[in-house]
Amino acid sequence: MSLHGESEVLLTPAEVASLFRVDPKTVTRWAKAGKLSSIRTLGGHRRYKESEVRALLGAASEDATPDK
Amino acid sequence: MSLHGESEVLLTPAEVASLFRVDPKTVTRWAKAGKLSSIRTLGGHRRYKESEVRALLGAASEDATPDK
DNA sequence: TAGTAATTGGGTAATTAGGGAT
DNA sequence: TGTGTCCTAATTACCCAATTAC
Repeated sequence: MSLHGESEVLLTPAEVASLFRVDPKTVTRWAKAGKLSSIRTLGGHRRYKESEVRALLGAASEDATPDK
Repeated sequence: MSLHGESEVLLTPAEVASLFRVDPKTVTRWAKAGKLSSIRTLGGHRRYKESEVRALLGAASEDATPDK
């Protein structure tokens, strides 16, 4: 493992909000509620792991079977 | 700030309902019935794929077969 | 250093989910 | 069978001003 570690891609609140089609502030609430892990910048702004976000997005609960 | 890769454009229940001229509750029923796939926010609200909605809207079939 | 966009808080409206009766 | 409506609780969206990112 390098010093840089695994290149963990981080997303901004606006990017996560765009993916879920919600308000950025809603993403903040998810982080506060512990539903989504967040990393803090030194200034206090939140960043989110892309892998985690993608995983949650992929968990599209569908009643129907896509059949594909 | 383009995120890489494919990102689905999602629609809110109200938007889908407006497009179909139905009550949002009806859209929810379609999702529960498996007629429409849905993605859930972490709070449980549904989001719908625009591409799928557009496809359904464009699938204007008629009672009288337009011989095509 | 300055300038613009984004994020952070709180507060308060607006939507949505879910069940049930029609 | 399908849709619109009523109800309550939960979730989300928009408002502001101050701080942070780049």
